[in-house]
Amino acid sequence: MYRSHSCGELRIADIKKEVTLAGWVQKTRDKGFMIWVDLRDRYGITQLIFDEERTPAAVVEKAKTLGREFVIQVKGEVIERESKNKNIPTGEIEILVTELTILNESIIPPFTIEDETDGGEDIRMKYRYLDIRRNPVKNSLMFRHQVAMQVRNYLSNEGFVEVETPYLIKSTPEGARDFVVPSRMNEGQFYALPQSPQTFKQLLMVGGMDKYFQIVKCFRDEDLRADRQPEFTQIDCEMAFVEQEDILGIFEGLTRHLISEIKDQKIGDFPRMTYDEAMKTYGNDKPDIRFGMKFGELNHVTQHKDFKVFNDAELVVGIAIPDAASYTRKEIDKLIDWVKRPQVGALGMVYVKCNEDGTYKSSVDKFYDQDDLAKWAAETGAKAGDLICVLSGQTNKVRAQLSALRMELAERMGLRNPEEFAPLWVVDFPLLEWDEETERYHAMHHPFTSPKPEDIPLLDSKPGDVRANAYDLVLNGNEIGGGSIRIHDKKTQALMFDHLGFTPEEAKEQFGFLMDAFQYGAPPHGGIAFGFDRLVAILGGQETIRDYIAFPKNNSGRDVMIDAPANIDDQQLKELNIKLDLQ
RNA sequence: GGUCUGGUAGUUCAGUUGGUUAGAAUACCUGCCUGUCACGCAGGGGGUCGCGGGUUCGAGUCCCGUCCAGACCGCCA
Repeated sequence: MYRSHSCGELRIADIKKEVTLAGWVQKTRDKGFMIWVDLRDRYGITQLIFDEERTPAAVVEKAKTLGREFVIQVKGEVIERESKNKNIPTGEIEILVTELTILNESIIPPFTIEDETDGGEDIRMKYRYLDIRRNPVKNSLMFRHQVAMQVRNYLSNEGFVEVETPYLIKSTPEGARDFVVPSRMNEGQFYALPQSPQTFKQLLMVGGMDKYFQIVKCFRDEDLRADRQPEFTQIDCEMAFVEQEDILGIFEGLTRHLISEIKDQKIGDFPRMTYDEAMKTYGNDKPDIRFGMKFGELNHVTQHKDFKVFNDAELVVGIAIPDAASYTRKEIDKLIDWVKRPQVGALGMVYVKCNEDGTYKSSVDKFYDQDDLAKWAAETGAKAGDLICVLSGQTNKVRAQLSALRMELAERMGLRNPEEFAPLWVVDFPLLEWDEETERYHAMHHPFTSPKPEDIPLLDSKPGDVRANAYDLVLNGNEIGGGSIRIHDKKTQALMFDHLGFTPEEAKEQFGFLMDAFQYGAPPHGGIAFGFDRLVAILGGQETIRDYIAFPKNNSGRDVMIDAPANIDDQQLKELNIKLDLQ
């Protein structure tokens, strides 16, 4: 037996017990006459004491050799401390050690294993196994486990069955880049890792599995972000014999369950907003509704004067920043510089100070009088003391720019409280999206999403106006889930592929298995997938998902600990019939 | 593919208009210390200033290139 207790459990009631503990040396404090050692494991820290009067001399000598992160086992008696530490649960007791075994030594760790470590991101990732010994990372992983357990409890209680789907599947051109895996037994051919189990879960519906879910890894070979990894985890779900309302109901319930169980907060019915409304009022399909600053469109109150910039613009739109009229010229200039950064890309910004006395002072007083500016204030909901920021230009771009400004200002003003949860359903997404690069429409969600029946006639005339039975769950400005009611008949699916520019042959080659399945009594079905890493991070109050992943990749998609990806040897390449052609 | 920020001791960072022997904190080592718990005190070791080139009497500092890291844009059905 390596240990009788963990390092987190002994209390004053355990005094006089003979115990065996094992763990890592967090720190030693050698006072000469006495040595204290903080012994750490997953459960906490217990103080050991080696005393020249009460501990055998040989044991004291051995204790003097202990270094940080040595793994040791000790036997001893639980005694009451003479001076107690109220900061830790075990702070009233300590172990008077009689036997000490060094189970393994440690070289000096490259950073301190403490909550406030001295190590930077880079070095912590390289020695992630040491990082995981630290409370913040350890707690994040345990938090993730809790969320996963609650997801499984809830869905299992609702009658969902977790079914595993394959990781070695077929590459398809739609969507993200695939990670591919060469097949040794099938010369020159490749598997692809799934971007999501989409087609398999639909086939499970054809298979009668009714309510399916899976907490599953997905893979996308695209550039990374703080909240994006090349391999990530989804809560993937699908249901048969359901309408959109059924799915929203179940997964609103799941989200409410998680916020209630994990964060102990009760949330009422989730508000809903159409995609069009979200774009119009927040410039974004994943609005953060924890705060206001809604968009006010100003075309009709700006385009009657000689201000050419606004008159030429497709959209003129503004937001009112609360209590910002007092910004100095310098502060406003910095704001203008911010929106002109290449990442945001605005050409300029017009502002209006709404003075406390009811007058207005704008950067375009030359063109607009007080009555004009009063109308702008009305449209943006600006009150005395607010600052109105106005951008103009091509609709999509301006919305994105003003949305970026809105989020940035909210961040600066501390309006994005991580302990406040504001979920929102965004519904009625467009079915298709025009792609400038390939000059064709592609599916906004995916090609299996069903169009709203009443919009099907528009497929030929105005494809961009066709709405889909598609919905996203947004939490605090993050898309945490997205789904749709699927197409379940071969004819509609063929029509969809046709509009996406697939020839019937291409459709058959890539998705023939699905179209075939639809001929054998496919039930109406739909589903949703939640980004699990992101959901956990948001519930945990963090922006970055990396601390909730045990072994994450860095910005360039590398695992710096194992140093992957890496070259493979010539023999492996030969077996796979692969010749490299590097520059 | 692009924009921005950074790279100096094991680690986190400072380093002024280019100018003496590149500093601090922490970690590490040695000694001391009769209740420590961010222990304290005294002393000590530790540097390819990411890499390559250039300007200069002289470069951590300026210029060019390059690599690495991070954030963002594009991308992510």
